[in-house]
Parts: sequence; structure tokens; C-alpha cells
Amino acid sequence: MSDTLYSPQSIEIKWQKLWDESGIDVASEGEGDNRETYYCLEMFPYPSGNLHMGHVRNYCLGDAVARYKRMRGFNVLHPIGWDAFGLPAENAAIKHGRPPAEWTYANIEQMSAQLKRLGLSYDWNREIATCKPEYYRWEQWMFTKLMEKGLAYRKEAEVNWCDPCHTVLANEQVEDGVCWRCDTPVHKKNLAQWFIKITDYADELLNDLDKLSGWPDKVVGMQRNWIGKSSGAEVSFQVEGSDKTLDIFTTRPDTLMGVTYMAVAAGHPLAIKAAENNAELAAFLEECSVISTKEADVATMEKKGMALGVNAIHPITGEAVPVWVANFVLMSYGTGAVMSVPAHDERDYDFAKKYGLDIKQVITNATGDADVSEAAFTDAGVLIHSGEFDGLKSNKAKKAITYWLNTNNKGEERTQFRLRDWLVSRQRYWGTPIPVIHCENCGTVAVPEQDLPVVLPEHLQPTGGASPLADCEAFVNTSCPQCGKAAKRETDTFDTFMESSWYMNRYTSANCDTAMLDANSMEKWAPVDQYIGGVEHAVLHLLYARFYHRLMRDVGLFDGEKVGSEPFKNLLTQGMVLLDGTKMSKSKGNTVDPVTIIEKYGADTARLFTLFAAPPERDLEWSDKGVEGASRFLNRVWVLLDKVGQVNPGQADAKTTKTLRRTIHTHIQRVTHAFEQGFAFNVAIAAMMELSNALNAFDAHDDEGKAVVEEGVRALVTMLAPLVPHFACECGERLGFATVAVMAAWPEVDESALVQDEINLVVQIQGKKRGEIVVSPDVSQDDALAAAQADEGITKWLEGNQIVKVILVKGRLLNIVVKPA
RNA sequence: GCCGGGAUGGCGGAACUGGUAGACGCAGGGGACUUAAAAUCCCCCGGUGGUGACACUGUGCCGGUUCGACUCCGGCUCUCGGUACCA
Repeated sequence: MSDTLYSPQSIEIKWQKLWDESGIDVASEGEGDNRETYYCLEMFPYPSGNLHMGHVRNYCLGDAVARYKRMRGFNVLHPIGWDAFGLPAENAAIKHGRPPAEWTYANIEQMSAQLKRLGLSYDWNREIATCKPEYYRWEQWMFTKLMEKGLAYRKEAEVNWCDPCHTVLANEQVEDGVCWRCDTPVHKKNLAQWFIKITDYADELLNDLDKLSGWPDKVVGMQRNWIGKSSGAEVSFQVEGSDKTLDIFTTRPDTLMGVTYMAVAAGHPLAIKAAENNAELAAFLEECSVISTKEADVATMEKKGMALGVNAIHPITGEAVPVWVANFVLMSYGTGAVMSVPAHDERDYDFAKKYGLDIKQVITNATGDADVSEAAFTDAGVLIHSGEFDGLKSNKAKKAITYWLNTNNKGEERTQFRLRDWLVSRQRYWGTPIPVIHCENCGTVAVPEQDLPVVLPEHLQPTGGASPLADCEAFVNTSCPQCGKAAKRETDTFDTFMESSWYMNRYTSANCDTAMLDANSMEKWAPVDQYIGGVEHAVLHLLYARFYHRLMRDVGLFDGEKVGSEPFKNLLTQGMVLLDGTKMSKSKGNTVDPVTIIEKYGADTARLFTLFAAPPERDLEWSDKGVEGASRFLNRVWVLLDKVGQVNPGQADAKTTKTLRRTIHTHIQRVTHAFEQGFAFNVAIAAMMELSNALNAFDAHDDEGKAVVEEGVRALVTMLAPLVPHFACECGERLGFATVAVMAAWPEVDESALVQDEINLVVQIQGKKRGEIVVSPDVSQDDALAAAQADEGITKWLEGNQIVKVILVKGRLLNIVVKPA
């Protein structure tokens, strides 16, 4: 019997100390290190105060990957840091009356200790915090480069505005159309904001999605839809009685002859002008400004509109069609105006029915009987009531009509993206200052490189109203770098997606203080081989990071040939951690504290459970009982170690020993396969449990049996090392491993151990299992059929029938198809 | 609304490329050990019928392809994530 019981607390602290001292988690930059590099990265945490189970899951997955790759002989980079700017720090600051910096730094300290207690194999030498000037100075530098290149620009955009609070609200701060703090209805307001031209990269970002074979199809699909390339035409409608045109984009120029009205956004200049002497219309525009800017709200609200009393001239027929303002047309998408073809578009149809607008059918189906009296006909088809275009199919008609518009100077072929430029300004304090100075003489001037970073004062106290940065004279007042006269700093800060868009590259050269990146280090490690994080980042963060990586490439920070255009080679999107079927969250009060679990069961049990309870990409339902099960398994393995070296009295059986050895090697194969195929740790652990059960059920009666048991237990402990590293190291020490278990070589499958003399072959009649026969693994179809026909349990199903077809699936089954004789 | 997932026993899940559905674990039932309890160990465990061998049935719903479908195709339902200022 083992003289010591498995006691996780002391073991874990012991090994954490030993790993730290030996530096095995440090990514080697050394010249003499010839190992292939592997970069494993988990999405860095927002320092909210305490680690939650979502973090634990994310980082246990990443750690298992990193440790597995080390055991496979890779030189692994596995860094960690803090996404430290953001709204929650300001909210906490308001609540506690202390500056966000204090709260943030205290949280980082606390969460670092919690991460360390989990035994995660991070290279802490590369730790970064995005709220530090050493980090964000390079983001500011990059922004000034983008200004130089014309990729950053300023224009007006709508924000959620709360009058009493005198501040811009995040979408999250708008609840059912009212401000979360004062319950006043929120309305839209235009502000001058900074944008980055991600649309210049839309085609590249779209086309390169094909290269992302290591990403889940669903994420690639979501990005493709988000970028949303569509081809169609831009069409100019003359505004009646004016020299202005109303320009629209449509993907269906074939339906142009069916336009019966136009619709513009409430913020469209035409609507604003028409409202000048129309009180009713002005009131409607005001009503439209009181809804949130969320797409989901806009899409689900009741569709409303009002005629502007203005007409547009149809470019082909010359007919006048009324222009309406509609609450579902967005100023931020396309031109802020659409042509409406109710006969062939569902939304236009509903709107036309509601307001009694004309419905003119111009497309029919192949049989010519498409009907629009009850619903819109939205399929492609054949043109009717379209003058010279009658009889053309939709595809041809699109080209013909676009060609007509082009030759008559009333439109042209166009590609439109759903993707909009990235709005990076935030009217908030706790973020990276935008490195711009406003000068009365010179306009907006970028802060010169030698004056960077623009340091954010960390002592300010937000109140819930306007940003305290704007009131901080020491920050705001400066001089113009061009003319030297008194000038004012930009007080907006960057969207926090800016920081998280390049941190993965910064880790390669985290301590470089002379440039954003050290090109050599970047080219050594990047791109990230395996990125792991929540699927909720499938579009925004991952798209911005793909974009920013290209910006860094194009600014010349690294060689695009060597690194490639994509920052993340493989992506694993993990599911959420649920309790009672809903996401664990503080606000719902359904959380389980990781620290409590670690204190009760140890980090290894917590790690094992989160990896075992669900496949990585699926949601994980938390179960206290399941945690106990994980703990029991570790105890069983702990006791199993006592079997090593034992020879029991009794008769040895060579066949049983051979079967055990086969089991050991099929399980090494299965575990390895599970690791290699999408890191299916839940399946790997199940296979390890089976192996443990098989070893436990076997008693060695001779030296051969003893040797096989030892082989099996050693393989089991080695394969457990990436998942429960402290436990495996302690077991390895007990077994006399030559190296620490977490750096041991991964077990190899002995193919010769897998060979079987005979197998059970399933016999089916009409695809239903009716029995099994024992045959050689490479039995012929005829021999298998003969064996089946000799089996009493099977022949009874064949009686009175004639065999029509026989199918042998080698090593699996024999299916006999019969019909009544 | 739009875009994208998911649905398998009482529960979490497994099932290779279309080839024995329910591995592994949890819960539950029975037993061993114990004065007792805990811990541990052994057996059973989708449903219906049957003492049993066994039979029928069964992977959200409806339909299809196939010798054979959890897996492929068409149509739904419910649910979750994203929806551009939460990160």
C-alpha cells in the first residue's frame, strides 16, 4: 500500500515551486535551441476581480495544449496578460469612489495569484497589461502611421446620448431604450469620431477566409456574412424640382422597373430638409431618434414611415415616385436610402400594404403565374411590365439594366460590403488616449513620435457624467506640434478592441522598448499556432485582429512572407460554463467560485473536471457531483500505482497478459488521436479511465505480467500530465521517472501489440444485428457468410428466405440482404 | 428580424469516412466490508413485453436517399451565441 495518501494541496504547491525554479515554462529564445516552435494562446482576461469558471475552462484547455506540445518536443510560447482598459473599471470606480486604475491593478494582482494556483504553464516574463504606457504607446504610434497613410479619418457618427447624464452610453448601458442610470429615454446624437478604414481590406479579409482551414467552419461563415460582399448597382434618382440626386444601392437592379416609392433614413439630408417646414414630419424624425442604435432593435421594431412630400424621378420611366422616411433605413449602411420594390421584397411589401403604396409586379416565374396579391415574390425569374427588358431572366436583366443606367449616366455596377469602417473613438476615460491635438490654426494634428506616449492620467475619478479627461486641464492643454500655439488634446480614447487586436503579436517581443515589435522575434513565433477562446468573439475581436495584423504587416513591422497574413493558424472556440442550464454570471447569482473548488479538491481535480465534462467547443454544465467523480478517478489512479512491481500468487495466463498489452496500446492510440483531433480532452480522459479500469482489473502472476502493468501505468501517468500536471509529476516521482512527468516523452504506440488473431464480426440481416461470429480479421466475404450460415442464432433468420445481397465491412460487420423465397 | 450553433437514457456526454447507439462519468437500485456511518469494492441500470434466452421499439418533429442513417438531403420546432459602444 502507498504510505502516503493523495493530498492535492501540498503536492500542488510543491510542484508549482519546482516548475517555476526550473524555468520549464519559459519560451526559449536561445540560438542553440533547435526545437520547432509552437505558439499557444488563450484570449487574455479582462481583470474583473476574480477568476470565473469561464476563465478556468479557457486556461485549462490552453494549458493542456501547451503542455502536450512540450511533451511532443516543441519549444512552446504560452503567454498571459491583461486586457486592462474598459467600461467595467469605470463602473466600479463610480460605485466605489476610487479611480479605475487602482481597481484594475488590484484585480490584476489577485487574478495573477489565482492563475498561478491553477498551475498553468505560462511564461510570466512576457506578461503585459494593456493599460500601461509601455503597451499602448505603440498603439498610439500605429494610429499616427494610419493617419499618415490616410487609413484613419474623422467623420460624424450616431451615438446613444443621455441628456441628464450628459454622456454617451454604450449599447450595454441602454436598457429598453432608457439610460441604465437615470431611466431617461436615450436618443441618437451625431458626434465627430475617428474611424479606421477596415473596408479598404474587406476583399482581402474575405478572400483569405479560404486559407483558414484550422478555424471552425461556423466562425469562417460568420465572418463571411459579416463582411457581406454583395454585387449590384448604384442608381441615381433625380429629386423632383431640385438639382440633387437620391443615390441608392440595390442587389436587385432587375426589379428597378417595379420601384413604387423610395425610403430614406431619418438622418438623411433629404428628410431633414423636408422637415424644416413640416412639424408633423419633424416630430416623426424626433421619434425615430429616440430608438437605440442596436441592429436587433432596429430590425424588430414596428416598421413606420411618413411621406416627405418630395418625389424622385425614376431613371428609366421618368415617372415620379414618392420619397418616404422609414425608421428601418440606417444612415450608417450604404447611402442611407433605398429603392422600394414591394412586389419583390418582403419588407417593402409589408410597408406598402401598411401605408397603401402601389405594388407593381415586374418579375414572374417560369410558368408565368407568380402572384403578388398575398405576398412578395422574391425569387429570381422573368421580367414583365418592364418595357424593353420584358422576357429577360433576372440574371440577364441585372446586366442589361445596369448597362442601360451606365450608358445613360444614371448608375453603375457596384460592389457593396455590409462591413462598415471601424469606429475607434470612445467618449470614455479609462482607455488609450487618441494621440491627436486639435489646433485652431492647423486642425487635427497627430502627436509626433518623439512625444509619444500620450500618457493617460491614472488618478482621475469618473462620476458617470462626461469623461473626467475632458475636465483635466493638465491633460487637455498643450501646444500644437506644428505651429507651437496653445492647443487642446483629443479627449476621446480608443475602443478596447484596439488593444486586443495586436496583443498576440506583442507577446512575441513583449519587452521590446524600441519598437512595437521586434521583427526577429515576431517571425520566430508568429502566427499563433493555436488560439483558444469564447465563440462570442467569432466576429468582432477575431476580425479586428485579422485586420490589425495586416496593418502591422503593411507598416513593415514584420515580413508578411515569413509570418503570413493571418494571426491565428488554428482556432478553438470553447463553449460557456453553465449552471442549471444558464450562463454563470454574477448578476444572475448562479456562480461557482473556482477558488473554493481548488481549496476543497485541488487544482488538478478542477482542471480534470472542466476538461472531462464536455467537448471543448460545447457548453459545459457545471456539476458538483461530477467534480467528486473527477477527484475519485485521481484517487483510483493513486492507488493503482501500488500494483506496479507486484506479482500475485496464482497461475499466469499469457493470453490475458497479451490482451492487456493490446488494451494499453489501443488506448495510447485513442488518447493520442483524441488530442490530435481537435483536442477532444473529454474523449481522451474517458479512454484513460478505461485504461485505468483495465489495469486495475488485472493481476500479474509472473514477471511478464508485472512488466505489462508497469508499462500501462507509466503510459497512463504520462498521458495524464498535460491535464493534471501536479498529480502526474507526483506519480512520476513515485514511479521513478527519469524526467519530471510534464516533460516526459509522449508514449508511442507499439503496432505489434495491436495485432489480433481473431475478431467478433457482427452479422446483420436487413441491416439489423442478429448475431456475432468469431473469425480471422481478414476473413473473406464467402468464408464469413459460410460461418454465419453455420450459426444457429443466425440461420433462423435466413429460413424461408433467399439471399439477395451480401455486404462485408472488413473488421466490422457482415450484412445479409434477403427476400422471401 | 438577420447571421451562426445545438438537440442522443434520470443527467453530462461517446459513436472513425454512412456500418453493433448509449463508451466514460454522474445520479439511482442491489450487494460486500463496518457495531454504525463515511470511504472503498462488486453487480444492475433507455422504454415496452417476457422468469429467461429473446422480441419489438428508440438519437427534438415530419418526410426522403440507402443493404444499412445520430451521421446525408428537404421541410419544421425549441433553444443558445453574435448583431458593430460589454469584453
